Amino acid sequence: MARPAAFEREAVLEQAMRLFWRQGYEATSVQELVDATGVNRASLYNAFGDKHGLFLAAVDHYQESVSCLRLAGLEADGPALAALRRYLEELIAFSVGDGRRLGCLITNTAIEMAPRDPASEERLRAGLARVEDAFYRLIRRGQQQREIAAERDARALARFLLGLVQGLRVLARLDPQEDRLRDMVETGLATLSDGGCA
Amino acid sequence: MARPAAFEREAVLEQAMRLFWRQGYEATSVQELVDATGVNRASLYNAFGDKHGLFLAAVDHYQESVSCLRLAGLEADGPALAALRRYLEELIAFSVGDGRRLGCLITNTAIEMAPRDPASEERLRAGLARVEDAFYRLIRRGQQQREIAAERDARALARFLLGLVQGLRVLARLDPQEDRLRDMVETGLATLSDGGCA
DNA sequence: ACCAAGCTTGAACGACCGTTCCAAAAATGG
DNA sequence: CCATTTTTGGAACGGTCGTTCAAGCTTGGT
Repeated sequence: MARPAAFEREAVLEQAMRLFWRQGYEATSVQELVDATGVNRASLYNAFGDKHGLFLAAVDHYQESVSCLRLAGLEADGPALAALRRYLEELIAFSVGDGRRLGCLITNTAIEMAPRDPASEERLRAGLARVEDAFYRLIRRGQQQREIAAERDARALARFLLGLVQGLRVLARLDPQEDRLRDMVETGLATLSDGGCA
Repeated sequence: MARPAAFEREAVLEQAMRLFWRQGYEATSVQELVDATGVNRASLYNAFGDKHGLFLAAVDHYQESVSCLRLAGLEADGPALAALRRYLEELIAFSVGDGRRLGCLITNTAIEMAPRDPASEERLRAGLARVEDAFYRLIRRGQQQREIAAERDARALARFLLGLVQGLRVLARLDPQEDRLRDMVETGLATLSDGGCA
């Protein structure tokens, strides 16, 4: 009965996500969003309410696409530790390659927005909980497969991995040097395979 | 020969630092800095050039006071691992207490500013290098004291600790729960004392 | 006491911020 | 092919941003 929108929501969110990812929320102006998406101001406001609404939608888009996609690799068949290593190697490759100096949108938003924006805070909490749970399931799998000592606290290990990955993201945004990131990851992996034997 | 300034540089930097620490660079307006420091606009511009100059000075102030103060504890006599544990426990206590949701100004700035501000980037690189080096010296000490296996790569362990602390800071800014942070720290400490024996 | 130097004050600047509004264009359902 | 509904383009809004300017005030040196 009426004219359909000339843009695709997904494509707009993809562009907005890239911009917020690279520059953060405050440093990204609506004008830049208009230019990057190619969508008119009024249309953006029509579809997302305001800048903050667009930002939240972009964060959701990130979690649904980028973040979940990465985590899906952890569920793959085969040895748990190998899956974890693949996951971390991918993170390093991304950090020094295509995603150079991007870090993680969740991490970046946790730092910039969470303490003063309840809406962001809630989403990020949920998002990081998903990551932690994915690690938790992986570790339990590793314990069943006898790769990881059964007496170790799987929840604690999952939180440890979550923290390590967040740290990796910070350093990758400041100064993405492959050898440094690899030192971190290798030490962390060693913790899982032979820690707790003393 | 001229009228002396009515404010003390250190006190101004302390207030500015607190503000930037809590809110970040972009979200902090010059007006807020004027109100918080009690110093007039023009005087601030006179002393620090512009907002960015004041920010850099505040970051320096942070590194000289807060950051270095914490690191000094690592140099204390006694077992290296105990010193490290004290350091991490202090971090946790701060994260859930006085410094609730503050995180670390270096971490926060690495995320918000580093990719688009070379001046910040350089300072942070130097600052984190100092932290890494402090960890490195500590680990070497631990190896000499036979607390840490001598064959382990001290540099890699230092980088691992640096990353873990950065991750701790991120999670502490989003959702400072003592048990989660402790899980991270304890797992990390276990890595040092008994890792690498497999 | 007087002068010169430099801090303080408060108002004012232009620019850009996020947001809104309105008229014109377009595409569907009847 | 018209009527209706929504998008679209672009101008314009008030507000706040970071910054600057000109004018007084306070000091130390002579």
